Amino acid sequence: MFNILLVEDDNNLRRLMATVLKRNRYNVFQAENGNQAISIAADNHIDIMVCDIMLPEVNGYEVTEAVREFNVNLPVIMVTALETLDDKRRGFASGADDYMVKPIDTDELLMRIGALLRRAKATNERRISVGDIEIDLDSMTVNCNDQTFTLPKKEFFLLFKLLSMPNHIFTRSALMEELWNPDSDADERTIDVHIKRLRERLDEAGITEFEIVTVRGLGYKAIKKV
Amino acid sequence: MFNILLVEDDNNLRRLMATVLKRNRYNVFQAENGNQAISIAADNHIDIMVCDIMLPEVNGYEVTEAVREFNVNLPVIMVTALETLDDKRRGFASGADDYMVKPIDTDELLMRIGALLRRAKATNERRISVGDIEIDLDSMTVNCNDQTFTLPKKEFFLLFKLLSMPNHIFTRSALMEELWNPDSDADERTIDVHIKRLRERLDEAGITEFEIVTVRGLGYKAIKKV
DNA sequence: CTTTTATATTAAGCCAATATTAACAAACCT
DNA sequence: AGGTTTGTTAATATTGGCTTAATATAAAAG
Repeated sequence: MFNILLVEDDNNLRRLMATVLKRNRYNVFQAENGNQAISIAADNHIDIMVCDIMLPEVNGYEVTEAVREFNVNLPVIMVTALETLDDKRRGFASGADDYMVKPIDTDELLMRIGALLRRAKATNERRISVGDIEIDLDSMTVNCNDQTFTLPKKEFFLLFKLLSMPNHIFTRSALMEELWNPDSDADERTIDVHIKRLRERLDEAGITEFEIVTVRGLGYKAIKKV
Repeated sequence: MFNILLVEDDNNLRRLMATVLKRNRYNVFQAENGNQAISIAADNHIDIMVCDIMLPEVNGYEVTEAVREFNVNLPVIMVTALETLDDKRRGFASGADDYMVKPIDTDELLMRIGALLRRAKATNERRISVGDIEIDLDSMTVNCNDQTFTLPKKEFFLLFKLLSMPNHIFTRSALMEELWNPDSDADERTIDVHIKRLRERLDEAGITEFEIVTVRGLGYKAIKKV
């Protein structure tokens, strides 16, 4: 059960969103102004915040900053009216993870919340298990039954990333951005070689619980086997 | 797949934007001056234009006006280094839907494009479902019950396009314009072959929720079954 | 019923993306 | 230093998708 903090001064809209979220098994806290939001966030564990920018007194940016004081990585979705597009830059600057434009489409809201929660969960994970196999970030090892073996850094992180979101397609440039030094200008083909070696090792180790699949024209993904 | 026309004479900036957009699965046309932009817009279906104001020869306002000649409702985002009110007013007066000031933040660009596309009802759909079947643009997969399979790019986008407007007849040239590279001079008959293979695959997968129907003399359409 | 035109089908070639291999450089050990 | 492992690049091989062209079939026109 995830806790969502809804900050919105328009009562009708807030109630509508709350209803939809509750119906989808989320636990909803409602605040109609910034101060309320901050005190709720201080007293409760919040998993995600959906926050209007235009609020009386304390505005959305300030709420976000305040709430981040005691919950550094809290995923935040900013909500704004289309006319105030300029606001959005500030929204991102103050640490929003996503934004939505009014009028709010509730299906879209659900999707984005789902996506952020998944992402938050995936990036916090320090250990992934697939079947009998465990991939542990801290020790950089792959444990399979009673065997345990290590991988070279690049190969390990590549594997870890791919498995952090099974079935999700990672483009080469996305992998490059996330796993390589930002000022590295390594060729994207180097990924192919790492993938090849990774596959070889997984093969040698007799790991069949998952597989790294090429998606031609896009990149790679990890899929779990049956 | 949406077509974006980028008009920007600063090569570095334009390439940067193009890269970001492509990474987000947009189809990008690049023009480094107004005349180029106008001729591209004349020959291709464009969903949204991002246009610098300060261009050599033909400026951004004039480009916008010219392009509107044959694409009345084309959403346009104006880009400028100047932040004077006058420019803004002129930009909006000449039909810009949105406005951005350099330096460009790419996240913001993506955000604004998303917002405009949504508003333009070009529906930023990234997933279509028909009955139990889901067609997911991000993973380029067709998910049917518990099976999931991928299609080659062309076939996938063809299917996605057709299903984005069921019952709507797409001519070959319309499909060509929207799904093929602008400077591709592939024969229109190649579509027939892709359709044939697509039908084959749908058949193999046992998908009966919809069907691709030939409209003689015109093109193809997708229809949902009962 | 024949001719014309449009689409379906099939096979084959081409080309771009990826896989593979080898070579080399850099880091990391003893 | 000498040797080993890891990271990267470059060259080559292979795969698979895209396209074309040839032929077959079907629908419309005469």
